[in-house]
Amino acid sequence: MLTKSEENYIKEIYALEQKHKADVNTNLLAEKIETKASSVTDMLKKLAKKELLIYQKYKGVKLNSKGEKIALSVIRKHRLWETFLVEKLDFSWDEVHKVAEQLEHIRSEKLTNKLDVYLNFPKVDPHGNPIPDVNGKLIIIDAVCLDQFEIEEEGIFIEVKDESENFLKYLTKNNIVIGAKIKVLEKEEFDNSFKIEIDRKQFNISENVIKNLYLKK
Amino acid sequence: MLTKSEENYIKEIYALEQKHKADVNTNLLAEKIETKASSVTDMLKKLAKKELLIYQKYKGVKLNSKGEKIALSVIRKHRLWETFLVEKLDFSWDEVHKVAEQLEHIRSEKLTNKLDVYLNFPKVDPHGNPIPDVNGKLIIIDAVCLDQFEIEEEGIFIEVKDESENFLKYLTKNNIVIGAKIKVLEKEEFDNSFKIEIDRKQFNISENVIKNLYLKK
DNA sequence: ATTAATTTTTAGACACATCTAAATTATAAA
DNA sequence: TTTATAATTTAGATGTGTCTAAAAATTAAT
Ligand SMILES: [Mn+2]
Ligand SMILES: [Mn+2]
Ligand SMILES: [Mn+2]
Ligand SMILES: [Mn+2]
Repeated sequence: MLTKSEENYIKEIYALEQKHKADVNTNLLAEKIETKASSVTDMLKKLAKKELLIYQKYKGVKLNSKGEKIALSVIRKHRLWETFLVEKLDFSWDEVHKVAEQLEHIRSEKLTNKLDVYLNFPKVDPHGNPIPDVNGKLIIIDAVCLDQFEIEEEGIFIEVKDESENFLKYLTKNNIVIGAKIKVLEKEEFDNSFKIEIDRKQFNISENVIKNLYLKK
Repeated sequence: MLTKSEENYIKEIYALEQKHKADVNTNLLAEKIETKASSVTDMLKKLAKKELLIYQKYKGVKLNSKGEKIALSVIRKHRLWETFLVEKLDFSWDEVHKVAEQLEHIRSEKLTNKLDVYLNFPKVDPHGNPIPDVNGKLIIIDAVCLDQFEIEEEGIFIEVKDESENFLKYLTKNNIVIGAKIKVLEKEEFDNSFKIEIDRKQFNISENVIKNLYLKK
């Protein structure tokens, strides 16, 4: 039986492993969890003792299959709840993440699976992130980061990585919503910003925005 | 910002006040919370310091209006979630209480109120207990405990107090479900058991069962 | 290959919620 | 009204998760 804190560490380690395709280091994890490096070290020792990850002093950390399974279970709950909030309770996509951070720790397999049925086995959440199924399997999203696009190339926006409220509100304001067709018009070398077109409107977006948008070519 | 533990104490104190119509004493509270009396004392001091209740050494405890408001908010969430689980996710009435004990601590007024809307402002939960509205107001259930019934008297079962899984399964097995018409046939003086009739079937129920059933005359 | 800078870990402390055992107060019995 | 019993509180300890400050290991720079 894991605590909420332990689940959050496991979930964050999983996310960082996916993002960096490498072992996770202490400082980065501390930043993400919003805690101090010393606290991270303590927790890693505990989780290593529980055999949920491989931890070697000064060498970073990596989930084992038991840890990965837990990560996927928490992510499954998080994304199912986000989907529920948007689809059934009429939340907007920028309001759901914080609430889901709480709901993801509710312990009831029956609840999770009944929610899945009720939502008709959704494959992705409101941010386009894949939802692990009851066995922890998730579909591969065939999406490419916008920073990989050439000038004049276009695609459909299907997944966003940053789920912070401010960022999602900014996207909404600029019609950058899931399903929108985005065309790259210009690239600025000096700051890596793009000029893009959506719905015949043209405007500039910064590198920070670009890196969080994933499109289907 | 209250902890889960603090919320549970507040909720339990409220329930005991309602049941006994008197100040709540330490040992009873300890039993209900499933902890030790010394832990209860510690917590009461803390909650008194936060000005959620009136506590005097050796004299018992009583919520003030701030504490009552919190109790009602937790109860509101608990009962809305139970209703959701039964109405939308197809849980049975004996499966929901434990899950609701977790869900009642989710912090989001928006979620609670949207859930209320989604369920169409239910007045009672699956056990017939009234659900406080957004202002903490709850309807008065016009129900009388079965132990107050005379021989040959009958009524409609509308509220159950004990929500333990085993008890509710026992009731279901014997067709004692919300809405059932129950008639008292005989009373046994020596053990306070009743012989009752439901759906033309007759059987005996113990005092323990009787005390938890509330009917509309 | 040393030295300097950065990262990570250890040591020691604290708040929270819990416990056991002992002391205190209230209540019931003689 | 004294004594015994029961209820309640206090004292001191533990486990969890966090922190700051200091020590140790790793990595980068000279
Ligand atoms: Mn999210
Ligand atoms: Mn999401
Ligand atoms: Mn309940
Ligand atoms: Mn209920």
